[in-house]
Amino acid sequence: MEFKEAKNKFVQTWGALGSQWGINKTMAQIHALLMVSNEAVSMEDIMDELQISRGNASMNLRALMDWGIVYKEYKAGERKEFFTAEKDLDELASKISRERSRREIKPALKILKEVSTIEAKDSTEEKHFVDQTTKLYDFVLKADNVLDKMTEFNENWLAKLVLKIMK
Amino acid sequence: MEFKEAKNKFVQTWGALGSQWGINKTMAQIHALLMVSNEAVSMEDIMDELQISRGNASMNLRALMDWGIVYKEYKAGERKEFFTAEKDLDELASKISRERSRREIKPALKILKEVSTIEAKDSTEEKHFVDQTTKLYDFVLKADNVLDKMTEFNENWLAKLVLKIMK
DNA sequence: TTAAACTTTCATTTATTTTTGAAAGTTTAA
DNA sequence: TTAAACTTTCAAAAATAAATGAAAGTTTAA
Repeated sequence: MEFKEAKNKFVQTWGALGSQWGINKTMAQIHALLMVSNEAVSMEDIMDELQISRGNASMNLRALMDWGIVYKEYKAGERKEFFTAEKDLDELASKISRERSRREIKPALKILKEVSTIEAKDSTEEKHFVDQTTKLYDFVLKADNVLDKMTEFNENWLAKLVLKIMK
Repeated sequence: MEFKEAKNKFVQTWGALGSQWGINKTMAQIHALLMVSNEAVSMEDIMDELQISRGNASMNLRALMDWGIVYKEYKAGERKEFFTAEKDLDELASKISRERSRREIKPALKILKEVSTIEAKDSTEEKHFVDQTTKLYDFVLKADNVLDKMTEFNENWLAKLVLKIMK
Protein backbone atom coordinates (compact mmCIF):
# COMPACT_ATOMS: atom_id res chain seq x y z
CA MET A 1 0.00 0.00 0.00
CA GLU A 2 1.32 3.40 -0.86
CA PHE A 3 1.19 6.49 1.32
CA LYS A 4 -1.72 8.29 -0.30
CA GLU A 5 -3.88 5.20 -0.18
CA ALA A 6 -2.98 4.51 3.45
CA LYS A 7 -3.71 8.07 4.46
CA ASN A 8 -7.07 8.01 2.76
CA LYS A 9 -7.94 4.68 4.33
CA PHE A 10 -7.05 6.04 7.74
CA VAL A 11 -9.17 9.15 7.29
CA GLN A 12 -12.15 7.12 6.10
CA THR A 13 -11.85 4.63 8.94
CA TRP A 14 -11.56 7.32 11.58
CA GLY A 15 -14.61 9.02 10.08
CA ALA A 16 -16.66 5.82 10.21
CA LEU A 17 -15.57 5.14 13.77
CA GLY A 18 -16.63 8.65 14.71
CA SER A 19 -20.10 8.12 13.24
CA GLN A 20 -20.57 4.98 15.29
CA TRP A 21 -19.78 6.94 18.43
CA GLY A 22 -22.03 9.91 17.74
CA ILE A 23 -19.46 12.20 16.17
CA ASN A 24 -20.21 13.67 12.80
CA LYS A 25 -18.23 11.98 10.04
CA THR A 26 -16.63 15.09 8.59
CA MET A 27 -15.54 16.27 12.01
CA ALA A 28 -13.79 12.96 12.64
CA GLN A 29 -12.23 13.02 9.18
CA ILE A 30 -10.83 16.50 9.61
CA HIS A 31 -9.42 15.43 12.93
CA ALA A 32 -7.87 12.34 11.39
CA LEU A 33 -6.32 14.40 8.63
CA LEU A 34 -4.77 16.84 11.07
CA MET A 35 -3.55 14.06 13.36
CA VAL A 36 -1.35 12.56 10.71
CA SER A 37 -0.15 15.81 9.17
CA ASN A 38 3.28 16.84 10.23
CA GLU A 39 2.50 20.47 9.72
CA ALA A 40 -0.46 22.79 10.12
CA VAL A 41 -3.03 22.59 7.31
CA SER A 42 -5.05 25.43 5.79
CA MET A 43 -8.81 25.37 5.40
CA GLU A 44 -8.29 25.41 1.66
CA ASP A 45 -6.25 22.22 1.82
CA ILE A 46 -8.74 20.51 4.12
CA MET A 47 -11.58 21.35 1.73
CA ASP A 48 -9.53 20.05 -1.10
CA GLU A 49 -8.39 16.80 0.49
CA LEU A 50 -11.79 15.85 1.89
CA GLN A 51 -13.82 17.33 -0.98
CA ILE A 52 -16.04 19.38 1.29
CA SER A 53 -17.46 22.88 1.16
CA ARG A 54 -16.03 25.91 2.89
CA GLY A 55 -18.98 26.17 5.26
CA ASN A 56 -18.68 22.55 6.29
CA ALA A 57 -14.98 22.89 6.93
CA SER A 58 -15.43 26.07 8.90
CA MET A 59 -18.17 24.71 11.15
CA ASN A 60 -16.45 21.44 11.92
CA LEU A 61 -13.13 23.11 12.62
CA ARG A 62 -14.93 25.39 15.06
CA ALA A 63 -16.51 22.32 16.72
CA LEU A 64 -13.13 20.60 16.99
CA MET A 65 -11.66 23.71 18.58
CA ASP A 66 -14.58 23.80 21.02
CA TRP A 67 -13.65 20.27 22.02
CA GLY A 68 -10.14 21.57 22.62
CA ILE A 69 -8.48 19.05 20.33
CA VAL A 70 -7.67 21.25 17.36
CA TYR A 71 -5.78 24.53 17.45
CA LYS A 72 -5.50 27.51 15.14
CA GLU A 73 -2.06 28.55 14.06
CA TYR A 74 -0.77 31.59 12.25
CA LYS A 75 2.21 31.55 9.97
CA ALA A 76 4.41 34.60 9.65
CA GLY A 77 3.68 36.49 6.47
CA GLU A 78 0.62 34.38 5.68
CA ARG A 79 -2.83 35.86 5.85
CA LYS A 80 -4.75 32.64 6.18
CA GLU A 81 -5.22 30.42 9.19
CA PHE A 82 -3.75 26.99 9.67
CA PHE A 83 -4.92 24.17 11.89
CA THR A 84 -3.22 21.45 13.91
CA ALA A 85 -4.57 18.62 16.04
CA GLU A 86 -3.59 17.63 19.53
CA LYS A 87 -1.18 14.80 18.82
CA ASP A 88 -0.52 13.53 22.30
CA LEU A 89 -2.95 10.66 22.65
CA ASP A 90 -3.24 10.72 26.44
CA GLU A 91 -4.05 14.38 26.24
CA LEU A 92 -6.52 13.72 23.43
CA ALA A 93 -8.32 11.03 25.42
CA SER A 94 -8.35 13.27 28.45
CA LYS A 95 -9.91 16.17 26.58
CA ILE A 96 -12.52 14.01 24.91
CA SER A 97 -13.63 12.33 28.09
CA ARG A 98 -13.70 15.62 29.96
CA GLU A 99 -15.95 17.15 27.34
CA ARG A 100 -18.26 14.16 27.05
CA SER A 101 -18.59 14.14 30.80
CA ARG A 102 -19.37 17.82 30.96
CA ARG A 103 -21.78 17.87 28.04
CA GLU A 104 -23.50 14.52 28.30
CA ILE A 105 -22.82 12.55 31.48
CA LYS A 106 -23.25 15.33 34.02
CA PRO A 107 -26.62 16.48 32.66
CA ALA A 108 -27.81 12.86 32.52
CA LEU A 109 -26.72 12.36 36.12
CA LYS A 110 -28.75 15.34 37.17
CA ILE A 111 -31.89 13.83 35.66
CA LEU A 112 -31.10 10.41 37.10
CA LYS A 113 -30.85 11.97 40.53
CA GLU A 114 -34.19 13.68 40.06
CA VAL A 115 -36.13 10.64 38.94
CA SER A 116 -34.50 8.31 41.46
CA THR A 117 -35.61 10.42 44.38
CA ILE A 118 -39.35 10.44 43.83
CA GLU A 119 -41.45 9.22 46.68
CA ALA A 120 -41.84 5.51 46.06
CA LYS A 121 -45.25 5.03 47.63
CA ASP A 122 -46.21 1.41 48.07
CA SER A 123 -46.41 -0.37 44.72
CA THR A 124 -43.72 -2.90 43.82
CA GLU A 125 -43.49 -1.25 40.43
CA GLU A 126 -42.56 2.12 41.88
CA LYS A 127 -40.16 0.61 44.38
CA HIS A 128 -38.38 -1.22 41.59
CA PHE A 129 -38.11 1.96 39.57
CA VAL A 130 -36.54 3.87 42.43
CA ASP A 131 -34.21 1.02 43.26
CA GLN A 132 -33.01 0.54 39.68
CA THR A 133 -32.53 4.23 38.88
CA THR A 134 -30.66 4.72 42.15
CA LYS A 135 -28.30 1.90 41.22
CA LEU A 136 -27.89 3.42 37.80
CA TYR A 137 -27.11 6.81 39.27
CA ASP A 138 -24.45 5.32 41.54
CA PHE A 139 -22.98 3.31 38.70
CA VAL A 140 -22.75 6.18 36.24
CA LEU A 141 -21.35 8.49 38.92
CA LYS A 142 -18.66 5.97 39.77
CA ALA A 143 -17.76 5.32 36.13
CA ASP A 144 -17.60 9.04 35.47
CA ASN A 145 -15.27 9.51 38.43
CA VAL A 146 -12.95 6.72 37.37
CA LEU A 147 -12.76 8.25 33.91
CA ASP A 148 -11.95 11.55 35.54
CA LYS A 149 -9.17 10.05 37.58
CA MET A 150 -7.83 8.09 34.64
CA THR A 151 -7.46 11.19 32.60
CA GLU A 152 -6.23 13.38 35.41
CA PHE A 153 -2.82 11.82 34.87
CA ASN A 154 -1.42 11.51 31.44
CA GLU A 155 0.99 8.69 31.92
CA ASN A 156 0.92 5.45 33.81
CA TRP A 157 -2.52 6.37 35.00
CA LEU A 158 -3.37 3.01 36.42
CA ALA A 159 -0.56 2.88 38.98
CA LYS A 160 -1.17 6.47 39.98
CA LEU A 161 -4.90 5.88 40.22
CA VAL A 162 -4.37 2.95 42.55
CA LEU A 163 -2.12 5.05 44.78
CA LYS A 164 -4.64 7.87 44.82
CA ILE A 165 -7.59 5.65 45.61
CA MET A 166 -5.64 3.90 48.36
CA LYS A 167 -4.93 7.35 49.82
CA MET B 1 -42.69 14.45 40.61
CA GLU B 2 -45.01 11.51 40.28
CA PHE B 3 -44.08 8.05 39.07
CA LYS B 4 -45.39 8.23 35.53
CA GLU B 5 -43.65 11.53 34.91
CA ALA B 6 -40.39 10.25 36.36
CA LYS B 7 -40.51 7.09 34.30
CA ASN B 8 -41.13 9.04 31.14
CA LYS B 9 -38.34 11.46 31.92
CA PHE B 10 -35.97 8.58 32.50
CA VAL B 11 -36.90 6.90 29.20
CA GLN B 12 -36.48 10.15 27.27
CA THR B 13 -33.14 10.92 28.88
CA TRP B 14 -31.78 7.45 28.26
CA GLY B 15 -32.92 7.74 24.65
CA ALA B 16 -31.17 11.07 24.18
CA LEU B 17 -28.00 9.75 25.79
CA GLY B 18 -28.08 6.78 23.45
CA SER B 19 -28.34 9.04 20.40
CA GLN B 20 -25.28 10.97 21.49
CA TRP B 21 -23.34 7.73 21.67
CA GLY B 22 -24.39 6.32 18.32
CA ILE B 23 -27.27 4.17 19.54
CA ASN B 24 -30.62 4.63 17.92
CA LYS B 25 -33.02 6.50 20.13
CA THR B 26 -35.83 3.96 20.11
CA MET B 27 -33.45 1.15 20.93
CA ALA B 28 -32.19 3.06 23.96
CA GLN B 29 -35.74 3.92 24.99
CA ILE B 30 -36.93 0.34 24.83
CA HIS B 31 -33.92 -0.66 26.87
CA ALA B 32 -34.66 2.05 29.44
CA LEU B 33 -38.27 0.95 29.69
CA LEU B 34 -37.32 -2.67 30.29
CA MET B 35 -34.61 -1.73 32.77
CA VAL B 36 -37.06 -0.12 35.14
CA SER B 37 -39.90 -2.60 34.70
CA ASN B 38 -40.19 -5.11 37.44
CA GLU B 39 -41.72 -7.67 35.16
CA ALA B 40 -41.39 -8.72 31.54
CA VAL B 41 -43.18 -6.49 29.03
CA SER B 42 -44.99 -7.51 25.85
CA MET B 43 -44.32 -6.00 22.45
CA GLU B 44 -47.83 -4.62 22.51
CA ASP B 45 -47.13 -2.72 25.73
CA ILE B 46 -43.80 -1.41 24.45
CA MET B 47 -45.48 -0.11 21.29
CA ASP B 48 -48.13 1.49 23.39
CA GLU B 49 -45.86 3.11 25.97
CA LEU B 50 -43.39 4.48 23.44
CA GLN B 51 -45.92 5.18 20.70
CA ILE B 52 -44.00 3.28 18.06
CA SER B 53 -44.96 0.90 15.28
CA ARG B 54 -44.84 -2.86 15.46
CA GLY B 55 -42.01 -3.04 12.94
CA ASN B 56 -39.92 -0.58 14.85
CA ALA B 57 -40.45 -2.43 18.13
CA SER B 58 -39.67 -5.77 16.56
CA MET B 59 -36.46 -4.62 14.89
CA ASN B 60 -35.07 -2.82 17.89
CA LEU B 61 -35.89 -5.66 20.25
CA ARG B 62 -34.01 -7.97 17.92
CA ALA B 63 -31.05 -5.57 17.96
CA LEU B 64 -31.10 -5.42 21.76
CA MET B 65 -31.12 -9.20 21.93
CA ASP B 66 -28.20 -9.31 19.49
CA TRP B 67 -26.33 -7.10 21.92
CA GLY B 68 -27.16 -9.64 24.59
CA ILE B 69 -28.77 -7.14 26.92
CA VAL B 70 -32.44 -8.00 26.45
CA TYR B 71 -34.00 -11.43 26.76
CA LYS B 72 -37.18 -13.05 25.52
CA GLU B 73 -39.43 -14.68 28.06
CA TYR B 74 -42.45 -16.89 27.73
CA LYS B 75 -45.29 -16.91 30.19
CA ALA B 76 -47.23 -20.09 30.84
CA GLY B 77 -50.54 -20.07 29.06
CA GLU B 78 -49.71 -16.92 27.10
CA ARG B 79 -49.12 -17.06 23.39
CA LYS B 80 -47.20 -13.83 23.07
CA GLU B 81 -43.60 -13.06 23.93
CA PHE B 82 -42.38 -10.91 26.76
CA PHE B 83 -39.10 -9.09 27.13
CA THR B 84 -36.79 -8.25 30.01
CA ALA B 85 -33.52 -6.34 30.20
CA GLU B 86 -30.30 -7.31 31.85
CA LYS B 87 -30.59 -5.48 35.15
CA ASP B 88 -27.17 -6.11 36.62
CA LEU B 89 -25.22 -3.01 35.68
CA ASP B 90 -21.75 -4.58 35.77
CA GLU B 91 -23.01 -7.27 33.47
CA LEU B 92 -24.64 -4.66 31.24
CA ALA B 93 -21.46 -2.63 30.96
CA SER B 94 -19.49 -5.77 30.28
CA LYS B 95 -21.77 -6.87 27.45
CA ILE B 96 -21.86 -3.44 25.86
CA SER B 97 -18.12 -2.99 25.88
CA ARG B 98 -17.56 -6.51 24.61
CA GLU B 99 -19.86 -5.91 21.69
CA ARG B 100 -18.48 -2.47 20.84
CA SER B 101 -15.01 -3.91 20.91
CA ARG B 102 -15.94 -6.80 18.66
CA ARG B 103 -17.97 -4.77 16.18
CA GLU B 104 -16.13 -1.48 16.08
CA ILE B 105 -12.77 -1.41 17.82
CA LYS B 106 -11.32 -4.67 16.52
CA PRO B 107 -12.08 -3.88 12.86
CA ALA B 108 -10.64 -0.39 13.31
CA LEU B 109 -7.49 -1.86 14.84
CA LYS B 110 -7.07 -4.11 11.85
CA ILE B 111 -7.08 -1.12 9.52
CA LEU B 112 -4.80 0.87 11.82
CA LYS B 113 -2.32 -1.99 11.71
CA GLU B 114 -2.47 -2.06 7.92
CA VAL B 115 -1.92 1.63 7.37
CA SER B 116 0.74 1.95 10.06
CA THR B 117 2.93 -0.67 8.46
CA ILE B 118 3.40 0.85 5.04
CA GLU B 119 6.96 1.40 3.95
CA ALA B 120 7.78 4.89 5.13
CA LYS B 121 10.27 5.81 2.42
CA ASP B 122 12.16 8.99 3.16
CA SER B 123 9.81 11.97 3.34
CA THR B 124 9.16 13.52 6.74
CA GLU B 125 5.47 13.50 5.90
CA GLU B 126 5.38 9.74 5.46
CA LYS B 127 7.52 9.12 8.52
CA HIS B 128 5.20 11.21 10.62
CA PHE B 129 2.20 9.31 9.32
CA VAL B 130 3.69 5.95 10.19
CA ASP B 131 4.81 7.20 13.58
CA GLN B 132 1.45 8.68 14.51
CA THR B 133 -0.68 5.76 13.30
CA THR B 134 1.60 3.33 15.11
CA LYS B 135 1.14 5.26 18.33
CA LEU B 136 -2.58 5.30 17.74
CA TYR B 137 -2.63 1.57 17.14
CA ASP B 138 -0.77 0.94 20.39
CA PHE B 139 -3.01 3.30 22.29
CA VAL B 140 -6.28 1.87 21.04
CA LEU B 141 -5.04 -1.68 21.57
CA LYS B 142 -4.10 -0.87 25.14
CA ALA B 143 -7.38 0.90 25.88
CA ASP B 144 -9.32 -1.98 24.38
CA ASN B 145 -7.43 -4.45 26.56
CA VAL B 146 -8.00 -2.48 29.73
CA LEU B 147 -11.71 -2.35 28.95
CA ASP B 148 -11.61 -6.07 28.40
CA LYS B 149 -9.96 -6.67 31.74
CA MET B 150 -12.26 -4.24 33.52
CA THR B 151 -15.29 -6.10 32.33
CA GLU B 152 -13.85 -9.56 32.72
CA PHE B 153 -14.66 -9.28 36.40
CA ASN B 154 -17.97 -7.98 37.55
CA GLU B 155 -17.11 -6.72 40.95
CA ASN B 156 -14.20 -4.88 42.43
CA TRP B 157 -12.65 -4.89 39.00
CA LEU B 158 -9.93 -2.40 39.81
CA ALA B 159 -8.28 -4.41 42.57
CA LYS B 160 -8.49 -7.58 40.52
CA LEU B 161 -7.16 -5.81 37.47
CA VAL B 162 -4.16 -4.55 39.38
CA LEU B 163 -3.41 -8.03 40.67
CA LYS B 164 -3.75 -9.47 37.19
CA ILE B 165 -1.52 -6.89 35.59
CA MET B 166 1.09 -7.29 38.30
CA LYS B 167 1.03 -11.03 37.54
C1' DT C 1 -10.13 54.69 4.31
C1' DT C 2 -10.69 50.84 1.25
C1' DA C 3 -10.42 46.82 -1.09
C1' DA C 4 -8.48 42.34 -1.15
C1' DA C 5 -8.09 38.15 1.43
C1' DC C 6 -9.94 35.57 4.15
C1' DT C 7 -13.73 33.34 7.62
C1' DT C 8 -18.38 32.70 9.42
C1' DT C 9 -23.22 32.23 9.17
C1' DC C 10 -27.47 30.27 7.95
C1' DA C 11 -31.53 29.32 4.79
C1' DT C 12 -31.88 25.84 1.62
C1' DT C 13 -30.74 21.45 -0.35
C1' DT C 14 -29.04 16.85 0.01
C1' DA C 15 -27.90 12.62 2.28
C1' DT C 16 -28.57 9.51 5.89
C1' DT C 17 -31.08 7.30 9.31
C1' DT C 18 -35.19 5.85 11.31
C1' DT C 19 -39.98 4.60 11.23
C1' DT C 20 -44.07 2.89 9.31
C1' DG C 21 -47.41 -0.55 7.98
C1' DA C 22 -48.99 -4.09 5.32
C1' DA C 23 -47.73 -8.50 3.44
C1' DA C 24 -45.32 -12.63 4.36
C1' DG C 25 -43.86 -15.80 7.73
C1' DT C 26 -44.27 -18.69 11.94
C1' DT C 27 -46.23 -21.10 15.74
C1' DT C 28 -49.78 -23.28 18.29
C1' DA C 29 -54.27 -25.05 19.76
C1' DA C 30 -57.92 -27.58 18.41
C1' DT D 1 -55.14 -29.93 8.63
C1' DT D 2 -56.39 -24.90 9.42
C1' DA D 3 -57.16 -20.65 11.19
C1' DA D 4 -56.17 -17.52 14.83
C1' DA D 5 -52.52 -15.21 17.24
C1' DC D 6 -48.66 -13.65 16.97
C1' DT D 7 -43.75 -11.92 14.86
C1' DT D 8 -40.71 -10.56 11.17
C1' DT D 9 -39.46 -8.35 6.99
C1' DC D 10 -38.69 -4.69 3.89
C1' DA D 11 -40.04 -1.14 0.38
C1' DA D 12 -41.63 3.31 0.86
C1' DA D 13 -42.32 7.49 3.66
C1' DA D 14 -40.97 10.51 7.22
C1' DA D 15 -37.82 12.52 10.22
C1' DT D 16 -33.36 13.93 11.26
C1' DA D 17 -28.74 15.29 10.49
C1' DA D 18 -25.26 17.12 7.63
C1' DA D 19 -23.57 19.79 3.70
C1' DT D 20 -23.75 23.48 0.48
C1' DG D 21 -22.77 28.04 -1.17
C1' DA D 22 -23.63 32.72 -1.44
C1' DA D 23 -24.06 36.73 1.35
C1' DA D 24 -22.48 38.96 5.39
C1' DG D 25 -18.78 39.67 8.43
C1' DT D 26 -13.89 40.43 9.74
C1' DT D 27 -9.14 41.49 9.40
C1' DT D 28 -5.14 43.46 7.43
C1' DA D 29 -1.96 45.74 4.25
C1' DA D 30 -1.29 49.64 1.86
